[in-house]
Formats: sequence, C-alpha cells, structure tokens
Amino acid sequence: MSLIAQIIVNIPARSINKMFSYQIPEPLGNVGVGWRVLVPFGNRRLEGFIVEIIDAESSGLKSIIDILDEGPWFDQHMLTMARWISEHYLCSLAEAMRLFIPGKSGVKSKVLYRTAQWDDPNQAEAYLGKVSPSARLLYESILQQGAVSRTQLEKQFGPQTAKLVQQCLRHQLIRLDYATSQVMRPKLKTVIELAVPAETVEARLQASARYPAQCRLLTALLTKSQLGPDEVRNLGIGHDTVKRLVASGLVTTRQIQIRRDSYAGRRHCPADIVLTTEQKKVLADIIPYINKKQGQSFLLHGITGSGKTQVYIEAVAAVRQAQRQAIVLVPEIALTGQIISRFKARFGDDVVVMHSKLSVGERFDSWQRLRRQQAGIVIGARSAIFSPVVRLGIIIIDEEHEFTYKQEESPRYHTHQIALARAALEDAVVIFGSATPAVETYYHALRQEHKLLTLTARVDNALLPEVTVVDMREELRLGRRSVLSLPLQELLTQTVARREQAVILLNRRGYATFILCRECGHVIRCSHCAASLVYHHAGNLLRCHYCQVTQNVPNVCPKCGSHYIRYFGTGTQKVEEEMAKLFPAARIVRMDQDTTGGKMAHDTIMDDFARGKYDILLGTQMVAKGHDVKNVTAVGILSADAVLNLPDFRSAERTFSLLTQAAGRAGRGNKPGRVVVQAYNPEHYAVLAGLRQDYGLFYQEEIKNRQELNYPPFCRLVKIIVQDKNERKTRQTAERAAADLRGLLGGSHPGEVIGPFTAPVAKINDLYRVIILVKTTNLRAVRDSIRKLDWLNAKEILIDIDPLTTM
DNA sequence: AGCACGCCGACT
DNA sequence: GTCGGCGTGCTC
Repeated sequence: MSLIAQIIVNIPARSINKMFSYQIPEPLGNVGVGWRVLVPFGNRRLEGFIVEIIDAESSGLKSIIDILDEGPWFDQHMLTMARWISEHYLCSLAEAMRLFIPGKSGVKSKVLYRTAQWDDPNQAEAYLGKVSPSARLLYESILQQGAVSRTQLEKQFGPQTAKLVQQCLRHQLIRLDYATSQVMRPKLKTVIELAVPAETVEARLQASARYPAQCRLLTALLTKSQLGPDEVRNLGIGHDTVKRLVASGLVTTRQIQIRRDSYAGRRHCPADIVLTTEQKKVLADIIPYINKKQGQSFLLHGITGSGKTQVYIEAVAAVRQAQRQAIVLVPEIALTGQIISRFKARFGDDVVVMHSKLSVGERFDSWQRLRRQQAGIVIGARSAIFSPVVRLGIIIIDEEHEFTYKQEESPRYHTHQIALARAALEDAVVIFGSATPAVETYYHALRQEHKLLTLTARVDNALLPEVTVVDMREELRLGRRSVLSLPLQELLTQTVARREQAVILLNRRGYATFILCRECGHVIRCSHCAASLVYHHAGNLLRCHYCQVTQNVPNVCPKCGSHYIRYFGTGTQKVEEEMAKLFPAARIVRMDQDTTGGKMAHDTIMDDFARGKYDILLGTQMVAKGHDVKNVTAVGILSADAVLNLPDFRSAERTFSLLTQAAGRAGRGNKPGRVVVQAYNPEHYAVLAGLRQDYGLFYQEEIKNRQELNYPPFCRLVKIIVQDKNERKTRQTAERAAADLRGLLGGSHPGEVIGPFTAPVAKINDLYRVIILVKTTNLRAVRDSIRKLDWLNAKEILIDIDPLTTM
C-alpha cells in the first residue's frame, strides 16, 4: 500500500474519459491534487492533471516522470468547476480542465528519432540487409544527424516517411526518444546590481580612472540600483566589461522575471466622471452585495450611451476596495478598445488583458499575476471566465446578448452559465449588461432570478436619432436598383457636404457575393461543403466560409464553358465600389474580415476614422459595436432584416439587437443623428421595435412567439449533430440515435425529440451533417439519459447543450 | 488523440 | 507470397 495519483491525461477525446493511476516517485513526494505532471502514456509522454490521491496497491503502475509547475495549477474551485462543466456539457474531464490552462496543451512532448545501439557493431549491417534502400537512406540520415524530429524527416523523405520509419522501427534500426519542452515558462532577464555598498564603489571610482567603461557602469549603478541588458548596451558597455566587474566582486548579476505585455506603454485617456443619478442608484443596489460578500446576479439594462461602463468601473472599484478580484468579459476584445482604455485609465497596471492573440508566454505571465494577486482585474473574451483569480468578487459580462459568449467547439459552454456557477461557488456578484438583453436573460430577470437594474437616460442627454425606413421592395418598384436607396444617397450627400461622418453597415450574412453562370445557372460551390463560394476582392479569390478553402476565379463556367459568368449579391467590396462611384469626393474606408487581418488593424482603422481621416466607414457588423465617434451623424443600414429569413428561433432577436446597436452609433455628442434603414420586411416587429429602440415592444412580441412555438426560455434545447464522411452512415447513425432518445424520453421524462433532419449546410469539410433536436423542461433528466447511451462517446456525434441556433 | 494490432485486395 | 489499406481497441 502506498500513495497513488489518480490522473486525467490531457487528451481531448471523450473516449478516454477516465482516470489513470500512477505511482508517485520518492523525489516528487510533495505533489498533490491539482498539480500538472508529465506521465508516460502508452509509448508517449503526456501532460496529466492530478485529481485525486488514494492509498492503494501500486505494483505494476508506471511512475510520474516530472512536475510541470512549482505548485498546484488547479485549486479546489477550479476542480469543482471542471467537474461541473464535464457533467453539464457532457464532455470529458480533460476537455473541461484544459479550459483552465493557457495554451490548451502546455507541454509538447516532441518525438525524436535516434539510431539504435548494439553491442555487436555488425548487427546494424545485418538488420540493414532486411530493409528497402530508401529505408536505409533514412537510417543513415538519422545516424548522421544524431537525433531527428518527425518534421525534419518529412522534409527530407516526403509522404512516404511514415512507412520508412515503421520499417526501420520494425527491424530495430532506430528507436524513439522524447524531448519534452515546456512551452510556458516565466520570461527572465539578467539584471546587474552592485554587490558592495555605494561608498566602496565611490572609493574605487576615485582611486582609478583607468577603466572608463567599468567606471561608467558603476556610476550608472549608483543612481539606478538595477540595470537591464538594454540599458547596459545603451551605455556602450560590452559583456566582457560586465564579466570583469563581476569577477572583481563589485557587481553581481541576477535573473528576474519580466512581464510580456503587448498593452504595456499604451497611452490611456483618464477622465473625471460625475455619476448620473441613475448610475448612483444602480450602484447603490449592487455595492452592498459586494461589501457583504453575498452572491447575486444582476441584469443591467441600459440603452446605448447610458454609461454602463462607468457602472462596471465603480463596481469593480468596490470589489478592489474589498481586496477581491474582478473578471470583466467583453464579446470580442478587438472591438472593445474603449472599455480597456477606460479600465486602464482608472486602474492602471492592476488590469490585465486576455485574448486569443496573446502569445502563450504573455498569457502565462498574466495568469501568474492574477494568481499571485499582483493584478486584480482581468478583461477578456469568453475564455477569461477561466482566469485563475484567487479571490473572485465580481464577474461582469458586457453586451451579454452577444453570441460570442457561446463556445462553438467542445466543450460548448455558455459563458453565462459558467459565470453563474463560478460566482455561486465563490459568493461573487455577476452583472450582465446590455442595451438589448437576450430574451432569456430578460425573462429570468423578470422572474427575479437576476435583479433587474435599468438605465434609461443617455449620459450626454443626446437625443435619439431620427430614423427613416426605406422599403426596398418599393425602391425596386420605382426602378431603383442601387444597393444604396435614394434616401440613403441623399443622407450621405448631405453628411459629407457638412463635413460630418457616416457609418454604413452591411449585414453581410446571406448577402455575400457568389458566382453564377447566366447561361446554365450553375453556382460555383465548395467541393468540400454544401455551400456556395464567396468572392473576395482581396487576392481575387473564391473562399468557402465554412472550411476556409480558397480557389481562383474561373474565366468560364466550369459546367458549360460559357463566358457569361457574373457576381451576384452584395458584399462590402461591391458596396464600396458603388459608393466610390456615387461619391467620388468622399474618403471611404472599408472594415471587414479582409481588411482587419492584422493584430491591431481594427484599432488602426477605427482610430483613423475617429480622427477624421475618412468620411464614410463601411463594414460588417463590427462597425456597429462599442465605438463612440462624436462626428458621426449618419448611419445607413443595408438589408437590415437579412437574417429574419433564416430558419432560426433567434433571428428576430438578432435583427432587433443589430438595428438598435447600429442606430445607437448616430448622433452621440451634441449633433443630432440620422439613420436610414433599408429593409424588405419593414413591418416586422423586430424592425419596428429596433427603429424605435423600444426593447419593451420587442420583448413583448418575441416572448409571445417563443411561448407559442415552445422555444427557450420556455424549454431547454439539446442539439445533437451527427457528422460522418459517409452520407448513408450519417443518416443511419442519426436515425438510431433519435430512436434511442425517443425510447428514453417517451415515458415519464418530459422531452420532445425533433428530427433527424439534414442540417441547412448539409456538408462541411467533407462531413455530412444531420441534426436531432431535443426540447425539454427537465434538462437534467435528458442529460442523464444521454449519458447512458452507448454512442455518447462516438466521435461522429457532437452534443450541444443549450445551442444558440437550431441550424 | 496517437499508435499498434489485425484482417482483406493489388503488387514484387 | 508481401505491402499496405484503414477498422478496433488500448493507453495506468
């Protein structure tokens, strides 16, 4: 009997959802629950997480190889959360635990190939006789290089590498070796410090002026106690000078950890803010819970421009006052520069920013700072909900209605649910903030599950913009075929003439350009997905929006050879061309995925626009969000209701929130705004309510529909996607799964099984897709039933609890 | 997820 | 007869 570590290996496959037991070797006796370790697994070495220590018979078990951190990575809360996630979302514990580590798989165990060693030197020749000439070449290449990685071998031997390696391995010519690299390490720099008292140095300086470089360095050290490598170099001092001084015992060098922070040194814009009466009232509701350390969730419903961010800042200040930490979540970090700079202005280095474009190193450093409580506030996209803050006081979810809070890959979690669970565990406050709350959130607020707080007045008392709707069917009847309706053209003309700025939003979904042959009607489609390819002006390419494959634009129709092929639909690029024709004098800038590829490209375009370098900003949904540009007085929304036609129960909600947000862009500051909305269904309640910025009207209609059709919040959904490269097999698996579910849910369990039906995009990446939908009022029961089914772990089956769309 | 083992078609 | 396809099963 001895201590055994129960370990979850970091492999994201539901099929190995279990623990493995390992011996704890003598030198690693201090490890315990929550540590990340390196373990042998099959013939590989993997990262593993210790989740339990038990006392049991240990013979025959392999041993932990090494530790990966200086202490436990997971604390008790994180472990509880991970278990909750794996149960709630039906994923493996490994998948859930990976959410809590930066860079998913922190350890990369790299395989190296070496030649085998024998006692008898002739042995190699004997084995070599048995393999093919190319395998012999491979062996010799490895012999020469000592140790070779797989990638290097593949460069030399191409696609047949695998076979050759197998051959050599089989005949014992080569063996595998492992080089384990730990990606996440603190970044260090060497600093130079005095090793003796200042007086000694001064004496030394007076005694000898013979070594000018040494004297310069010593003098510098008298004023600044620590010098980094850059500073030493700037003094014009080389390595040997430093070495000599170290040898003489006057100075020492030391390694210190430095912080990788791409936001460091950016300038911020502090502002003295007087809170409005409404803001004060809302805060008076929130802050007592923070001070009492009492868990409570709030929905902060505040119209655009009502100063929600300031409420967040004050609430976070109260949390920091109470020595606790804050997690602030934003839908997309690239679109949120203003929140970040306002938090930075108020809290300075207490804020760390977390997003997907951080290097693993930067992320690691930020996590360390939070864990050591050197930083108290983390701002980030949804994954920041997993930040290792130790004393959680508040979680803020800004623009809570945004779909980016749902992760669309396994584990398919919704940030709201994680936030509520985590906050409950640590008695923290949650604030969901939005001008257009998700119907479900608002419903829950009305049922007292969240406290509802409202901000109804704009901070700057700006007036609501004047909104005009253009019925595009009417435009067409009048013979106007331009994507820009006459009223919008007029608005733009006036705006540009007045030297004011305009934002044009193109709701591109469903309106991207595709290529069609006018002779035979053939549409160029992706060969791997059931979707048409989209034309991109940049690079003159066709791209599939599902699998990202690109191909060149053909000159003739690939089906009938006709030259009469042309572009259809309205992409941003096409609108840009048309606008350039209509307003040759206007300076137009386009912002979409094509133009914002770079790290800060989005910020750059936005900054330039804010500084008046352009008259018209044209773009996809990203132009609608979060930015205050005071000189924008006109907003045009093209095809405002495009998504209304999607067969999805949330399309009205999406339309309403887009319209409201976009219209809110106009007329901040003291200039009145004007908005032109182009729509094909201007009488739809989502459009009408959006135009009036009337959330109440929208909610009233929408909740009626949801109830009538039995959709959330009146039921919970479970979406099961079956995907397989064989079309018939996909169908069969789905039929069987649906039958199983009907069998389980038929009796006492309330649940309705819909489908299987073919997904709207029937094939993605060569995988056919069939969907089953379960509606239920007892999610727990449905989940427990599914867990019993034998196909749960099949890799063809994806399970989405509370999916955002039914498509 | 890898990777080995194992069972059926086209090649030296 | 062997090489090589990828279906199945295992990893403490």
